Amino acid sequence: MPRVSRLQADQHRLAIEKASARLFRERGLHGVSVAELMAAAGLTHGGFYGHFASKEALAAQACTRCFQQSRLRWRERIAAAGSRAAAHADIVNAYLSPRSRDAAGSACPLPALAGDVAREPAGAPLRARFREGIAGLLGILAGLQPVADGAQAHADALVELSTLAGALLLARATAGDALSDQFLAAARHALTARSGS
Amino acid sequence: MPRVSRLQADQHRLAIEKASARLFRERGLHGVSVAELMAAAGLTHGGFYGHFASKEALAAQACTRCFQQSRLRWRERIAAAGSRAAAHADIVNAYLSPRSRDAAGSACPLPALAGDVAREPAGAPLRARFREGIAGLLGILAGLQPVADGAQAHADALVELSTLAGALLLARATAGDALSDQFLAAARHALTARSGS
DNA sequence: CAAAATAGATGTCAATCGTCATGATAAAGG
DNA sequence: CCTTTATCATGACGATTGACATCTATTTTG
Repeated sequence: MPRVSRLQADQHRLAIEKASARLFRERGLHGVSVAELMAAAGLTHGGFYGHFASKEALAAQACTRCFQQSRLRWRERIAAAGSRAAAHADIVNAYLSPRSRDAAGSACPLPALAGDVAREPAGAPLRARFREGIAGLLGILAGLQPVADGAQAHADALVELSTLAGALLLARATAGDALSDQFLAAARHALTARSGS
Repeated sequence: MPRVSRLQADQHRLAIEKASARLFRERGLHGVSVAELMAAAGLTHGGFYGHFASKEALAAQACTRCFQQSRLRWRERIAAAGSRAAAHADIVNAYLSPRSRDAAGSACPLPALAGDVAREPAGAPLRARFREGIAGLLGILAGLQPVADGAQAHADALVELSTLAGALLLARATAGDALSDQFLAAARHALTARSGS
């Protein structure tokens, strides 16, 4: 039956990207097959290579998509908040919420994919996309720091992002145990206390 | 040639555990096959199931082994250091060193395996082993905190471990870029500054 | 209306985990 | 000391699943 209209094909491509952005975060880059990806988009696995050059190319695309989504959400929270401190607290509390822990498929790609990205070979396009995504989040975080010194704000943002991603990652690894909520609460408290003062 | 001595069989089992502890951390739980594991131990893949019930069972065993190794190294540093503050700084600096980043196979299992563990199903034995390992490291870290309050020390340890694991993970994901060293340096500075005061 | 372009179904080859019969030899027993 | 037995590693095997290639049919486009 194939050969759908131009518009429909574009919708299909978008559906593949959205499905992969979710499934890659939920199950890891190697935890989901092309066939499953296509099935999640309502298609069969044959047409995949008409849309993307390879599974890795799709991963890179999905990665930028995830980071765009994260940046957008952070900016929305900043726009909605009254002050810099309030925006910062809002972002931290949302990032380290049980909801965020339990919905890996729609949360930050950092804790979900950093492990897989770290194992990618040096020149992989996915690594570059991931680096750009990190840099974007770092920029926003640095702007939320109370200090005036730009270099210090950048350093603080590096530490904060490490704590955010690390706490969420460990909370997921210990999900189902009391430790999980403790990781979230302790990191939330530490990060908001520092910013609030 | 088969049928080796009892002692030699035990040495084989140990070799499999050691090889897997390294390879799992380097390539992830699903990034290495049973055949590769056995080849790294100098054996063929057929005999694997005489030593372990499954690949997952070996993963759990290797996991506890990695954490034991980490605890041992931390305790050695504590014993060698003159003060609690010096021991703390020593551990942090070693954990967040470029050497630690580049040698995932012999470093802390947290940044290397947490992502894979987080995706394991709820009842998996690997999750329990991982949780126990985290609890062990948390106990040591809590003992290194300058505060007297036990509950506060525990909370501080939770945050510190999150920052340690997160920074090392992000440093690995951005390895080859300037950001990587920045993650290590910023986290090192932040954690040692807080303890030094 | 003809021809080119392409989306999707089907096929293929490699790699994976786990099983098994086999062979060889260390350990146990007479 | 010699026989018997139990056990450990081997390598081939099967079933499953993976990424990716080929083929076909339909929709464009000139």
